[in-house]
Amino acid sequence: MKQHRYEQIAKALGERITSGAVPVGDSLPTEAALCKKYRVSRYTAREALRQLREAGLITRRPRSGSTVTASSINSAFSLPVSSAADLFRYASDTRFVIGKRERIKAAGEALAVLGCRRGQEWIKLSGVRRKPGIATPVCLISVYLNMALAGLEKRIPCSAGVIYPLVEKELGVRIAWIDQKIEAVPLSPANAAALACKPGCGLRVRRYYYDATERLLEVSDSLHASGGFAYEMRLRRD
Amino acid sequence: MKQHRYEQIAKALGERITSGAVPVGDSLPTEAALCKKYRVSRYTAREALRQLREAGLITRRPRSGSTVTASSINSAFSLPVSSAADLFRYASDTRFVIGKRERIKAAGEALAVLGCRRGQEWIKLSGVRRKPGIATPVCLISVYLNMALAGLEKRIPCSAGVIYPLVEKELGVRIAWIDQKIEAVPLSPANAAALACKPGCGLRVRRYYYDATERLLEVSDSLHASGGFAYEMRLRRD
DNA sequence: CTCCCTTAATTGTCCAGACAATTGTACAAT
DNA sequence: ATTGTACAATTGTCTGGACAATTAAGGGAG
Repeated sequence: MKQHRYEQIAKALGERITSGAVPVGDSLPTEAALCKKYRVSRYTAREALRQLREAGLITRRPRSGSTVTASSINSAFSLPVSSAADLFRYASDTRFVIGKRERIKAAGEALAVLGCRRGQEWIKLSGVRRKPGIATPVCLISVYLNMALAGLEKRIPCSAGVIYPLVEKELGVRIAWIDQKIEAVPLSPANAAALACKPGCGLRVRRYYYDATERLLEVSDSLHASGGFAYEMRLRRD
Repeated sequence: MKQHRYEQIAKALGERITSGAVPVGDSLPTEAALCKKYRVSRYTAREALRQLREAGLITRRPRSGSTVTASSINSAFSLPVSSAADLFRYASDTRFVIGKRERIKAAGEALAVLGCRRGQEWIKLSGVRRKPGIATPVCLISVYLNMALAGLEKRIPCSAGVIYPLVEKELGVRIAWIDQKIEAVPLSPANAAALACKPGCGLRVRRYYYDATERLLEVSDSLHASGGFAYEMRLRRD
């Protein structure tokens, strides 16, 4: 069985990662360096790196090169999320009631959420999530959309369900993964008032939606009152 | 915001599939035909088709071309957790320093955590998780063990890593799934002092370990200071 | 009819090169 | 110390071409 050139290279690099020779956080050689080392064209080197990226071992960014992000590709437990309703369990029967639609330049709070370069333009939708028929909102929520989605923000109804399928449809791309970050934060009196609860603790859930090319397309930032809300999941062994 | 040529083509083809214009089982134009139709090089056409394949809409085979296999993109995500180190990412290099080992009868706080019958007997280990060389603890933690594990509690070293593999080994069973519950809670002054942080918010993570017969074998209840700690995960699409 | 073989259509792999887009870095300006 | 700017390194997109590998389809032999 002949192995293709790019597979050989991917295998060699992959082994250096899984063996720990190149630890998480370190960089692989640049495309140009790989071309030279293995005497191949850039196409072949890129194909090898693409395999590693699809395996989740590295991320790639212009000027930064290929950075190792994981040292293994096996999985013993998994959280199967079969539908939008599962992923956003609480959101499955709630509506995003949009209060404000604007274009912003990343700064201050938004900059902290997005983690992008200062001044980069984004679309921001903010409002609350509500359960139909219930007065107190489920959470405060801001959704940031990449400017590649310019125009979409006007076509989202003022009471929407889950947003990311709209993003996929708009660009004809596929969300390849979601990074999720959950944190406890103090509730400001203003936020507490908006959530109709006492000031104190809140649970902040931020989700980052990426396509296969590692492009960040959407970020959601939601704030729940503590007490009424817990984030639950079930991890199954494969 | 400019959309790339191959994205435009992928979107156009994708819409013909999702709209039903090209039903499942039918074929898309060949690469050569796409090159001609859209006036692009083969690289660009192939890149578009690659996107569709990665989205699971088509399969490709030499001589057969691109065959439509699904009319909508599947929306399943999963959280791959490759090891205890990944599941307890923060715990990967921390040690559970046990301060107290006792047998309890479910009541009060423990009853609320365990959700079992009042008075049921459990083993309770409590202490803190520490990063070696760092003074402030990572979290306060209590671990509850089912009485089926009686005796194990004395053999756990006073500074341990992850507990559930010990449980599996002791009983010769396999943890089949883990329920996880994350909540924001107020920090009592005592807890804040133990965590060496200001009173305010904390993040509580409770994990319930079940075997295949739905027997609850272990429960862990940990409390993190807000600020330094966020619970992060990456959900991948299958 | 069935099986094997040839043929050719189609995708897969690979090359060499070009320019665009992104962004880390260093340095200047405030 | 922060912000802006210019530069250059690196990946991203795209072209045009070549040959290899795979395989659907058709034709011939048994």
